[in-house]
Amino acid sequence: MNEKPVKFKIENKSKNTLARAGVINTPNGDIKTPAFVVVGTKGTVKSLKAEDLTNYVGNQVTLANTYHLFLQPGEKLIAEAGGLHNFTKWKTPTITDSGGFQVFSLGAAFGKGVTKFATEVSTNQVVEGGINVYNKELATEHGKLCIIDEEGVTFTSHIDGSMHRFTAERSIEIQHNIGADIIIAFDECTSPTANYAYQTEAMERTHRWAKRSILAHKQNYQALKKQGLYGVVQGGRFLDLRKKSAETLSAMDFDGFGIGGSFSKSDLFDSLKVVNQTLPEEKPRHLLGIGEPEDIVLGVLNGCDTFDCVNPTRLARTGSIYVKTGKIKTTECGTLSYPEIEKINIKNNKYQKDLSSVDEFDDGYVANNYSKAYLAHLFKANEMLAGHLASIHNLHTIVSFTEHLRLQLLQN
RNA sequence: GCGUCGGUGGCAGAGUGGUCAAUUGCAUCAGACUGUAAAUCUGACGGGCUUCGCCCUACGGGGGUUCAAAUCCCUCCCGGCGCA
Repeated sequence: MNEKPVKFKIENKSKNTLARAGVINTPNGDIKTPAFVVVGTKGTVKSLKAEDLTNYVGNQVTLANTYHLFLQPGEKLIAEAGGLHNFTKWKTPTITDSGGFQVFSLGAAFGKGVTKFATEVSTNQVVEGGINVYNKELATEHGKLCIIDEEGVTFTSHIDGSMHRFTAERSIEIQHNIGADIIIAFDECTSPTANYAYQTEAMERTHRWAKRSILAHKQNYQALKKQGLYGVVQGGRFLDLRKKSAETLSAMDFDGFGIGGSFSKSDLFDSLKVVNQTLPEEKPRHLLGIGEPEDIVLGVLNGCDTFDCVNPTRLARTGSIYVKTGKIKTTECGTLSYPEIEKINIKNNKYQKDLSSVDEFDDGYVANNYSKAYLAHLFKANEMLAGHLASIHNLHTIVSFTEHLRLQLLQN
C-alpha cells in the first residue's frame, strides 16, 4: 500500500465542541490548521506576487480554480511548466477547486445577483438550477450556457463564448495536469433558493460524480502519489440532506472533504455541526468559499479545518478594509476568544484626513507602515497600489485571525 | 471699434419653443461584495415636503413675445476667434 500524499494529524481537540487543531502534510509542505486558504483563482492572488504572500501575508496554502486555468492558459501549459507551483512560483501547498462552483455562478446564478451565501433567502427570488433550466435561446442571448446532465456540465466560456464540457473524469484529469497538492471532486453547487427536491437530485448526482472522481484519480498512478483528493458534501440548507451527504461521502475513499453549496447565516452553524459530526474525525475538512471572520469562528467551532474565501481580496480591491475594533469577543461555549473585526469603507470622507494606522490593533506590514489617509488617497486617486496594500492587509488580517484560533486550540 | 461664435447644474458637455429640474461622462457622497464573469456593481447627486407624488428656485443679468421659453426677440455683462 502506497503512502498517501496528503495526511492529517490532529494535535489537540476541544472538549465541548468539534473544534480541533492539526497538521495536514502535503508534498509541498505542511498546513497547520485551522488555516485560511488564500484564493488565487487564475493562478494569481490578485495584485500579489508569491513573495508578497510569503513576506507580508504568511498564508500556508493557496487555492486556484480548474475552470479558469483550463480556459486560460490551458492545463497542458501548466503541466509543461512543471505544475502549478513552478508556474506560479507560489511557495505554499496548493489546492485546485473542481469548477463545481462555476456550475452555480455561471449557471443558475448567472446575472441574477444571487450568491451562495444568502443572508436572507427571499421566496420571491427563487433561482433553480439544473437540467434544462437554460434553453439555447437564453444561452445565446447572454452568450452563456451551463447545462447540467447526468454525466457532467456543458459550459460556454465566459471569456470567448466557446463551448466546453466538464465531467467528473475530465475535471480530475485537468486537475492532474495542473498538479495541485489537493484536488477536489467535481460537484454541483446549488442555489440557496433551490427547493428540497432539486437539492436532493443535485446532491445525489454530486455523490455519483464523487464516486467517479475517485475512480478517475485512482487510475492515474503518478497523480495518486502526489495529489490528495477531497470529496464535496452538498445538501444545501437542509440538515437531513447534509447529514445524508456526509454519510455517503464518508464511505468513500477520500483524503479529506470539502463542504460546499449554499448556506444562510442562520443555518451555517447547524449545517456544519451535522456534517462534521458525521464525517470521519481523522480526515481534514475544508469549508468551501466561506469566510468572514465570524464565519470562520463558527466553522472552527464546528469542526472545520481550512477555509477559503475571495472576500479578503475582493473587499480589498473595492475599498473595504478589515479593521479590529480592539474588543475581544468570546464564543458562547467559552472555547474561543477572538478580536472583533469590522469592515470600513476606506474611501469614506471621514478617512481622507485620518493619519492613524490602517488598523491600530494590527501589527502587519500595512498597518505598521501606512495610514488610513494614505490608503484612502490611493483609492481616490485610482492607484494600483491601493488594491495591493489593501489585499495584503485584509489577507494578513484573516490569516493571522485564523492562526490565533489555532493557538488557542493548542493551548486549551 | 466692427464682425462672428458662444455663455447650461462642482467640471466637461448634450438639449435649441411644450414629453426639461434638464441626456451622458467625470468628480462628489453613500451602499454592496463569502469555492472571483469582479481594480467590480448599485444608489443619491438644485432646495423643500405628508417623497411611487407635490411645491419652490433654476440653463450669464434684465426686459419682452407666447397659453407655454434653457430654447424666439431686444438690451446689458462676460469669453473665444477674425478684421481693423
